[in-house]
Parts: sequence; structure tokens; C-alpha cells
Amino acid sequence: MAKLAAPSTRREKMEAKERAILDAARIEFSERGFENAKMSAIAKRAEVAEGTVYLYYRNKKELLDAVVAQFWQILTQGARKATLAHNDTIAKLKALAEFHLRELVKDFDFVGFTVRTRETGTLDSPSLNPIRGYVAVFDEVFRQGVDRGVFQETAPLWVIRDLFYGTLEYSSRTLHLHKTREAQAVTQHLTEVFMTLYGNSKAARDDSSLQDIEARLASIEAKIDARS
Amino acid sequence: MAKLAAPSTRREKMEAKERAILDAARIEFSERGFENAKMSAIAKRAEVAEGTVYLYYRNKKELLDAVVAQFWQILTQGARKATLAHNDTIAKLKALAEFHLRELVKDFDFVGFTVRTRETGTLDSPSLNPIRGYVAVFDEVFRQGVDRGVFQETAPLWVIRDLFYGTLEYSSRTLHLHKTREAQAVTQHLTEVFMTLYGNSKAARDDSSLQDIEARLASIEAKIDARS
DNA sequence: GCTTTTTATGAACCTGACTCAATATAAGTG
DNA sequence: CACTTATATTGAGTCAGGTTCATAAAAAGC
Repeated sequence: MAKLAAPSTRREKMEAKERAILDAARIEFSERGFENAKMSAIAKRAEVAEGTVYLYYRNKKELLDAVVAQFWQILTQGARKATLAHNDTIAKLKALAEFHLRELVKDFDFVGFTVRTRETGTLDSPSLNPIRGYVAVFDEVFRQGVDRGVFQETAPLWVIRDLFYGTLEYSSRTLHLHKTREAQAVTQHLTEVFMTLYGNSKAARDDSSLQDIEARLASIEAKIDARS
Repeated sequence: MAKLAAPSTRREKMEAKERAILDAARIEFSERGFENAKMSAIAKRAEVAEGTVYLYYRNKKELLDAVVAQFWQILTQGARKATLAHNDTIAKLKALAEFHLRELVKDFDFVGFTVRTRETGTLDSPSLNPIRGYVAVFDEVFRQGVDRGVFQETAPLWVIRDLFYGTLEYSSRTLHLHKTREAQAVTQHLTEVFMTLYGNSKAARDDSSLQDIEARLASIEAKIDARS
């Protein structure tokens, strides 16, 4: 009992404090935006002195980076969970699109924050890693689709990935601005896009014009058979 | 001679000054980014006093908005010119994609600036108008394609537009980060996407499986003709 | 020329990110 | 437990830079 009752070793205390600061920052940033967020307000919310914040994060920008990183990490977990709930590749992809769109419309500010941290970051800057982890979820699903034979890589994977996330990010902005529009229109269309573009021919070729032709062929063959 | 020699009525002088400030701001912002750009540096570059800047723009943010607006206006002109150079709808679209990608990779900072002005802007904020004008170029080309019968609107136009620009914006980020990747891979793929997704069946159906079928039909018909 | 209005100036103001000498708290030691 | 060393916290003070405003210059009106 003794050990469990006291959750306050030196390390644990500091970790709790760090979390408190990060949580306070996330709230402050999303309530007021980066420019208007005040370090003093964050410190007060986290119940520490202003100087303490700088013991954990070098400056305001780095604090934002940490908030953004946490956001994408949580998002990655959600995305994994959403795709694992399905077996069919197309269903996985649709679930991923729906999840992404829903979350980004809800927490739209973070798209802006992310762009800001990306701006300064070079190719190997650690602030980009959480995003890499996130987009990897798409790559896994698509690659699995290729292995299963339902998809073919008709373009470089990065192009396809940018089409997927680019469309979703841009759409989330539109949906955020025009609250009346339907997110479903996007995910629905994107799913069709993936079926017709990257779906293997057999699956895709169930459209009417081909069925007409097959019917015509069958009819001709029947006539020939009748004569012979 | 007299009138022409002096280009300095009251109004003209002020307009020149406003332009000088805007130009100075554009240079300063893209050299140092929004946060690091100093109002004092902009004033010095424009050869006016610091206070003068505030006679023309209410604050730093509004100055950024003006720079961003100018950027998209110039881009719109270029985009119009690029599409007008072609007759074929698909060619217009490809030219638009190439133009957009080239310009955004070159002036990538402005994507970030744009996001920043968008963040604060509500639906009817004037800072969004230049972007509306720009995306309208796509709408015109696509609608013309529909009128001509080469395209069909298989999804709401805004969804298709977001797919187009979303893919391009996301790709421009990737291309900006990985200088080695080929922009051509994106425009090429996007063109194919538009042909197969929105292209009218007749035009799109020049693939081999249909040719095989036609050959088979011809052969059967020949046999029938031979018997009768 | 003299008055009024408009435009420009830059020193002073003020907010807020960041620093640092002083202090409190925990760990180590005998 | 007393006492030393190491670590964590504090908040008043510094400073950069965006914004304001009393003052001056320039233009317009008469």
C-alpha cells in the first residue's frame, strides 16, 4: 500500500508538471491562437511560475511543437484503431478518411499550427516525425491492399499519399468554413477514386457498357449455335 | 510636356508610397518569415518613417494580409494566361496544375502565410477573396469541359476542386522538402486521374480490353457473313 | 501670405517573451 | 538527525519590437 499511495518520486513529480504545462499550452493555444497565447497564462493554468515553463521547453515555439507532436501522436492511435476495425482494404481506407476528416474539422486550428512548425523545420527536424508516423498509417493500408491484389501502384506511392491527404486537408478547410457541406461527399468520392484508379481491373470493370457488350456477344453466339 | 513630366499629384505620391511599403513588406516577410520580420526594417526598406506604415496598414497582420492578397492576384493572372494558351480542356488543366505547382514550390513561404491569414478569417472576410478568384480559374476550365462534353460532374464541384488543389498543395510541400522528387509525376498522375474519373466514357474507353472485344465481335460477324 | 487640412515623423510607451540571482526542496552522507 | 551538495522553482527585472501620439512638414484652399 505504501508505495502506491505516494505517487510522487522526484521523476514522477516532474513528469506530472511537464504534462500539466503541455495540457495548459494546448488549451491556451487552441483558445487564443499562437500569437495571442501568453506564456504567463499558460504558466498560471499549469500552476507553476513563468520561469518554470522554460525549464521544460526552450521557448514558446518549441512548446507549440510539443503540442503539435502530441496531437499527431494521439491522432495516429485513433487512425490505427479506426483501420483495424475493418478487414476489407477499401473499408479500411474509407474509415481512415472519415476519421481524418472528422478530427481535422473538429480541431482545425492544429492544421495551422502544424504548418507553422513545418515551415521552420528542415527535412530531418524531429518536429516532423509525428506527422511521418501518422501518414505511415495510410502507407500500411495501401501496401497491404497491393499485397492482397486489390490495389496496384499505378503512380509513386508518395503521389498517391499526397492525393489522399491533400484532398482531405483541403476539404477539411472547406468543411470548416462552410459548416453546411457534407463530409460524406468527400469520403464517398475519395473511396470511388481509389477503387477506379488503383483498383485492379477485374473489380473495377463492372460498369454497364461492358455488360451490354457481353450480352450482345452472348446473343450472337446463341444465333450461331442455333444454325450449326 | 509639363503634365507628363511630373508624376506626382497628391494621390499618385500616396499610391507610390503604399506600393513601396507593400513591396518592402513582401521582401522582408519572405526573407525572414512573419515572426522575424521587423516593422522597422520594412519602414526602412520603403524609405518611410515607422509611423507612416501604420497610416496605410492598421498593423503587422493586416500588412501580411495585403501581401498575401497581392500574391494570389498575380498568381491568378498567371494561371489565366497559362490556361488560355491551350484549347484542349485536358491540356488546360495540365497547364494549370504545372503552373500552380511550379509557383508554389518556388514561393512556398506564401502557402504558410496564406494559412495564417485564413486562420483568423471568417467566411466573408475580404482576405479570402483573392483566393476565391484564384480557385475560380479551375472552376471555369472544368465547367467548360462539362459544356464541351469531355467531362462529367460525377461529384459536387467543390469536392473535385478540393481534390485538385488539395493534391497540388500537399504535393508542393513534399516537393519543397524533397528537392529530388519530380513535379512531373504529380501533374502527370493528376491528369490521368481527371481523364479516367471525370472523362466521358467514349474518350476514356480507348484501353486494350475494349479493343480486344471489338476484334472478337468483328471476327464473329465475319463468320456469320461467310455462312449466309 | 495666411489659415486649414492632410500627411509624415520618430521618440516614447507598453506588452509580453525570456533571463537569472536568489530561494526552496530533495538527495546523499556520516 | 544535522549538514552538505545537487536539483528544481521562483518572480522580479531586462529587453525587443509592435503600436501610439504629440509635433512638424507639406499641400490645399482662399
